[in-house]
Amino acid sequence: MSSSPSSTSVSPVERRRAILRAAYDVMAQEGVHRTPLDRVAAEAGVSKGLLLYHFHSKDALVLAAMEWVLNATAARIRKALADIVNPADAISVVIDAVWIGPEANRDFFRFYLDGVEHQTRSPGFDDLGQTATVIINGLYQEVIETGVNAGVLDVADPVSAAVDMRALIEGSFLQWLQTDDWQNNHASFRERCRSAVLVQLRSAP
Amino acid sequence: MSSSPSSTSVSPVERRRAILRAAYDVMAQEGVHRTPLDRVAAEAGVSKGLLLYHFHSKDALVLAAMEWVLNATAARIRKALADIVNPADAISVVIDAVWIGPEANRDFFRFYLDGVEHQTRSPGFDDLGQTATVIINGLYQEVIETGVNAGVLDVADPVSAAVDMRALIEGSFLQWLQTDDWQNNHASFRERCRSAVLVQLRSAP
DNA sequence: GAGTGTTGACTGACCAGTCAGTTTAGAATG
DNA sequence: CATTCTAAACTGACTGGTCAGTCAACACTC
Repeated sequence: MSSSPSSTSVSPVERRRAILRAAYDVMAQEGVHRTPLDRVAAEAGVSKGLLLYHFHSKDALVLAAMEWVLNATAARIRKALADIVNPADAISVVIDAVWIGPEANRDFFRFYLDGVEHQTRSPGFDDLGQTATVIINGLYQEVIETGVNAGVLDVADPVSAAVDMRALIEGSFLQWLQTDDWQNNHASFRERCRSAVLVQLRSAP
Repeated sequence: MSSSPSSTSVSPVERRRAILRAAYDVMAQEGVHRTPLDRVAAEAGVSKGLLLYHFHSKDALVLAAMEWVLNATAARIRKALADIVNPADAISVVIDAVWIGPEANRDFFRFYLDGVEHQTRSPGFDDLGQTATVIINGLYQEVIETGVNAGVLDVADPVSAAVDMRALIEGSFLQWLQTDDWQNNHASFRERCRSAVLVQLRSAP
């Protein structure tokens, strides 16, 4: 939540990324509809005019931030998956990579929900839902297939199983978010989510 | 979405309910943050001043509408449960009662997500999350216990199982919402959700 | 005629987007 | 290697519209 020095000569692409980063940081915290562009500008250490110079509108900025954080998160999880030695651990590794920590999860998921809100109501966000599904369900499907090939999971249809897995994870986040003591509940929700997913995918005992 | 006649002398309690109804109708459709009070007033066929006479602020109106629709929905589902003859059907009946139809589900769930947004950011909405959990998880837990007693389900902890069941249902809604063709996808998401819930609760074959 | 309900005009704050102008990077020129 | 020149990056004051909340007045009751 701290501003960058905003000192000398950053490349446009760096600046764009810094703005997206600032937009995500502030909007995830305060809510997209509650965040004026001035607030994002202050966080990024630039003027509001520059925001609208790089992105045409607030909506365009929000959309770009959504896509950015979605891809960044997927990349982070894929990275965790790359290090797996035993394919039987795949599901559990993903669960740990997804349930990364209270603050980060809370930020991301609230922003994600704002994304759904926009997607179902604001023209221009039409493709976001499909993009998210391709990225998230695709990732989960891969992991499930890894587990099936390792003989540790048993699912009839990996596509449908990915939907189930995503439902369990996001549904768990949704309930966890509504918890007063979300900081301390994080671990227990993570573990309950892990076992539920493993039950769903018929994990071998 | 049509205005009431707004003609002669309705009781305050009726008027309050009419306002809540109008608030839900419009805000579920347009989004809480995108809905001016004038819009709700027009829908209810009254002046904006009256909204703020009966409810102190927009937030108070939103909160009241949330609680109202939450209780109304829970009551509707409980009613469906009351007619069950064979307790083995309990889960499936709840699924059908929950997945009532594309438009109604879309309205309710988008409004519900706006509720989560408010709950995690607006002071005064603190209790809403717990209220929702008491109502929803309580309902699911009852149904699960019914199924366990009927010998058709097998769960270790009904409380935890209710969380899993809710996660599957709400996670399914969340994905369904993001679908382009939500009107036609409703049935298939409902059926996938049904079987996932039954798998999760270890339904007898 | 006192209290509850209802209106609609009004206000003040807020905020997305505009724009005229300034700075910077670096290419072109001499 | 200085000195223009130019386009991109950047600023901040401004505007026009929106909208939550107020309030004085009016309208039903009982």
